[in-house]
Amino acid sequence: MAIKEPPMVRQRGTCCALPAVDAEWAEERSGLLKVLGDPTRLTMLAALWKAQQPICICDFTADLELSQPTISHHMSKLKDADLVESEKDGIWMYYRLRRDLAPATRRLLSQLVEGGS
Amino acid sequence: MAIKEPPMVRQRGTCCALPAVDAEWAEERSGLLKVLGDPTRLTMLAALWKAQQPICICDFTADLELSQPTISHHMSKLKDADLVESEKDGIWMYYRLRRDLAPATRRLLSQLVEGGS
DNA sequence: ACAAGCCATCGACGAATGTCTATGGGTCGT
DNA sequence: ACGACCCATAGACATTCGTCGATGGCTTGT
Repeated sequence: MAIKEPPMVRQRGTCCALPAVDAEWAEERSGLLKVLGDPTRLTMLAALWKAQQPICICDFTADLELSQPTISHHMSKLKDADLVESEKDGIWMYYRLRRDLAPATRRLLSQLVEGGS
Repeated sequence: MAIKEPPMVRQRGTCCALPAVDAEWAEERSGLLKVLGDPTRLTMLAALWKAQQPICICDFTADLELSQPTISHHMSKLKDADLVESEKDGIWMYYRLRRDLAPATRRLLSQLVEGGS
């Protein structure tokens, strides 16, 4: 190991090696976090997590104080991020957490929703 | 429990109750996720997590392909989010993960950085 | 057949974001 | 004392984002 030691005889104009962070990992995970980095979307996702069953778009529209297109737009982002799946039932659209979430993502959401602040 | 059942005799124009999601929790957590929802900042935070010791701004500037003010700007956001603390040593500024992170936040970062994708 | 309800898409608009260059203040070797 | 290095801030700019109203396509009860 021994990557670097701050109280070293550091020379000016030089730099030290950083712990390696995979660029693709960062790109992929930051994309997920970005999607969840909005109060409305996080609230919707937490509701879906807690419900453990499909929820209708109209219920979100009724509950959150936003227009229906805005709700629909946010849900699209959750879907684009492969977090939720949808199913149509008559005139209603039901969304639920994807059942095939990657284990790491599922654990992250679990810690996020159930872990408090 | 029994919050709602999708295959129910749902009436038009009505809505069902959603699982309660605390608004303050959503606001606070989404703020954290938003800060981490950028590849550069997530990379910096992961490096700090793995290093377990202070890292100089100049090393980030050398490693990531961005201008020094941009690196500094991102680090400010991590600091504003109470994720990192700084310490000056001569002409160098060292940043490290805050040692007094909330347990829930620490677990979230652990799962994020060490949990893969 | 018609009207009503639900929903996704479109276009618009102000706000926020990420990036850069320029600048100035600190802190050292020489 | 001077120059080199490190860093934060300010200003500018293009892009993205969150939100809305308007619209049109489905589906269903009457």
